[in-house]
Amino acid sequence: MKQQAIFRALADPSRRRILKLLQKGSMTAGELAHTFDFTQASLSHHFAVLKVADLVCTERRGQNIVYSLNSTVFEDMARLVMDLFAVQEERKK
Amino acid sequence: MKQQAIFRALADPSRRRILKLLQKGSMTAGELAHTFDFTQASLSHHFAVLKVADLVCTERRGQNIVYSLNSTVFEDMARLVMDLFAVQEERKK
DNA sequence: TGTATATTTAGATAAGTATCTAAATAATGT
DNA sequence: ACATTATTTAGATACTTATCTAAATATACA
Repeated sequence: MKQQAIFRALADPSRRRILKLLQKGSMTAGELAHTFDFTQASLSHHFAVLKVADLVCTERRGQNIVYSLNSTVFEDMARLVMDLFAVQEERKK
Repeated sequence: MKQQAIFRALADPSRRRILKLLQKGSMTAGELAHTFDFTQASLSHHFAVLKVADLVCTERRGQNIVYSLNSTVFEDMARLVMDLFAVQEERKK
């Protein structure tokens, strides 16, 4: 798990918005791009950052590339946050 | 809660390291600075970012300024992460 | 009040990031 | 093979951020 990549990816509001859009189901790069005012190229850059962080999966379907949430990273993320805020004294083991 | 401030603050590894140090208990700015190779001025900048995000609290004690984790933000953070990864279909209500 | 210590603020610079336009890649249909 | 559509990559530019040095502020103590 690439901790730095995940945190970096989440730092941008557009990328968080992409993740929220993908909650409703997979979307193609083009569909996602339509909901933004940026160029498709800019969005593509954001996709790349999300992919490096393993936050999304891609799958080509014909001419389109379909993006979807990689929910397995959710556990990782939860652990990261827990880890960051858990107070030392409260740790058992 | 300042969502953007929180995510931005967590994006930097030094700041995450500061948070982890504070898990063991409060520390003065100077003590924290000693554990880094940066100048105290640079660290002070990081403290400011963490403070804007409400991730730490400060209290002056004589000449020192004592930093401690603001654990109340933990809930907020957890909610943010949940919110980002929860799949829409699974939402009840 | 003056000096020492702790911390922050200001201003500069270098590195990183977001966005754009234009060009490249890949699949589809004729 | 060629034109069309979807997406990414490359290169440029503007903006933001991390870090530094030097100066400013605040407290403590003599």
